[in-house]
Amino acid sequence: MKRSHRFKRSIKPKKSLYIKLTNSNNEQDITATTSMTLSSSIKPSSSLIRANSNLKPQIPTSSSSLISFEKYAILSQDFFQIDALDLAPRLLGKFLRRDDVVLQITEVEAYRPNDSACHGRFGLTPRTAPVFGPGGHAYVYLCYGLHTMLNIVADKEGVGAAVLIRSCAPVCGLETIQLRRGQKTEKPVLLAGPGKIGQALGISTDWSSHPLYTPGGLEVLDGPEPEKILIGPRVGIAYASPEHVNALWRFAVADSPWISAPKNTLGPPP
DNA sequence: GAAAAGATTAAA
DNA sequence: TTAATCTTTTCC
Repeated sequence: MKRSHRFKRSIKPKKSLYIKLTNSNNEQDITATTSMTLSSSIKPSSSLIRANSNLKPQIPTSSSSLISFEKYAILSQDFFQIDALDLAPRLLGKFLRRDDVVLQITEVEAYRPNDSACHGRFGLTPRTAPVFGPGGHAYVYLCYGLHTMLNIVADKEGVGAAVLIRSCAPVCGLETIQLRRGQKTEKPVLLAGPGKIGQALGISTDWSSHPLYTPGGLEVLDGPEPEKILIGPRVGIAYASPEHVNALWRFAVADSPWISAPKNTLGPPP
C-alpha cells in the first residue's frame, strides 16, 4: 500500500526527473553516506541532478552545520530545567538520536505555563502529565488522530512547559528515515514539519515521558549553536488568546532549508 | 455517553 | 484548498 503511494508521488510532473534520477542512483550511494556528516549525507552526488536547474541547493554552503555529531555528549537534565522560552532557542543545533538515526534540530516552538496555546492549559490530565514533570523528558501526543508530535519538557517539576520540535536536518541514518517516512527524497519535505519528526524517529505516544538525558532509546546530544536565528509566531494555534497567538515563540535556524511552512512569518529578532 | 476540536500532512 | 483520521477533553 505504501509502495503505491510512493509511486503515485513519483509521477508528480515537476519532480519526476529528480525522483527518477534518485531511483537510478544506486542505493550504495545513499547507504555509504548515512554515517557521514550532514553536508555529505545530503549533497546531491549525481551531476545529472545538479544539472537540473529546478532543484534548489539542499543545504547552505556555509560551514555552520558541517560538524560531525560524534564529539558531542548527551545533555544533562539541568540543561532542560529552565523556562521553555529560554530552552527553545538553545535547542537549535542540538542533536536527537535514536539508534542509527541522528537529526539536528532546526525549528522549535515554546509552550509555557499560563499559555492559552499550551496543552497544560487544562491542568494535569493523563495525556499531559509529562508536561508537568521535570524538564528533560519527552512529551509525545497524537495530533489530528494521526501525527505523533515530539516535545521536550522544560522547566522544573510542577511547571507545565515544553518545546515542540517542528523541523530537523538529517545527519545519520538517511535510509532508515526515508523508510519510515515512506519517501525516498533528500529534500526538506523529508523532515520539515513536526509530524515528520515523530515519524522519522519511529516513536509513538508510548514514548511520552521517556527521559532524554540518559543513554539509550531517544537522546538529546549537545551540538553547535547556530550563527543566526529567526523568530516568529507559533503555528496552528488560532484558538488561543490574541496575546499568545501573537507571541514570537517560534525559533528557527536562519538560512536552513529544513524549516516547515509557513516560512514567511519568520524574521530576524529585533 | 456524545460531540467537537485539534501545536498536521499530502495530494489536487 | 481539502480530505484523511482518531484521540483527548469537555459538556450534557
